[in-house]
Amino acid sequence: MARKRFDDSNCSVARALNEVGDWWSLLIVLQAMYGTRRYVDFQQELGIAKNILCDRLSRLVDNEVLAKVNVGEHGARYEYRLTDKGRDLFPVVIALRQWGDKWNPAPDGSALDLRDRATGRPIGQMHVSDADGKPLTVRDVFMPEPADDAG
Amino acid sequence: MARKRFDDSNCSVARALNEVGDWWSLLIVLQAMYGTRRYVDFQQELGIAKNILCDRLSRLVDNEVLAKVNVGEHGARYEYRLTDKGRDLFPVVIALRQWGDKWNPAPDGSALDLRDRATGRPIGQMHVSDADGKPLTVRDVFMPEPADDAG
DNA sequence: CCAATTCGGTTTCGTAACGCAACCCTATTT
DNA sequence: AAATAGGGTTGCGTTACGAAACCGAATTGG
Repeated sequence: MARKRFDDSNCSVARALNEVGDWWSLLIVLQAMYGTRRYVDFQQELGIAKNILCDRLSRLVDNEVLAKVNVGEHGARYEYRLTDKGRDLFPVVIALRQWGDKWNPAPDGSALDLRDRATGRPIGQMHVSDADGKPLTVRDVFMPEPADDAG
Repeated sequence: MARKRFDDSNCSVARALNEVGDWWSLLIVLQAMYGTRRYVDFQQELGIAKNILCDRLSRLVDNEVLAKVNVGEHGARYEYRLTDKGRDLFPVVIALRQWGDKWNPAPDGSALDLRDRATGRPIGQMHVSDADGKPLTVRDVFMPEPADDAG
């Protein structure tokens, strides 16, 4: 059978994973956040097969995470740029990055070094928080009935 | 060739995706956060094939995201419980959930309703922030050289 | 202007993963 | 003792993934 899709799931995590839940999509988005815009640059920097890259870029464009814009002067030359929707994945990527740095630190010990452009100071640890900004753990929150979560 | 693995990538996002970057793993973690602990409950609530569930649970246990504990009184009966590492995925899951709710709202309009157990108030929107808690966008931060990011 | 290279893919083909259904053994319930 | 539930494993067909080859348009170099 086909891989299970979650388009119509009533769980937003499942719907989100449907768009960026495969091995490559989030890495492409991350790379785009680093400033990469060109097909060949994605391909070389990620080491991804060209057909897979094509497929993922198309899907990300279809899902409006990236926008494909023709920047050619004389003919066609393309750039893939983050949309607002794509930029909104920033917290997801950073949360994942911080988790990875904490629990699977790099062999060479290098961790996330991401700094505020204005102040030069490192960014803070991400956390789920209440309306006042007080950090909450999974045990502090009350999850409503998931009903039919991911079927 | 085998699916590309990212175990040894020097990018922590890639390493994180190596552990929870497939279609099901994060949904299993989410379900565990809802309180599900038993094999059969995961299977029914997620609608996942049993062999896939076995494989994912094993991998999550191997990666110490879940712990498999024998809770049988007379014989073997198992529970899969979140470890600290698994609970630390909370910000990732919530960030993904909020993104999904914002950009792919449920057909019935129901969005995330997750509340502080203590106050009953809904949780806040997640964001990347500086040391003082000031929200930062992807444009506000300075990304250091990714070097050899995800190869 | 012609040749070489780059860009942005598509095609081919072999392998790995996924999904379903069926089966199995051990506990527990009736 | 029989039936059912828990926790898997095995087969098998379909789909996705990955590498490399190929391709046409655009650019670069001479």
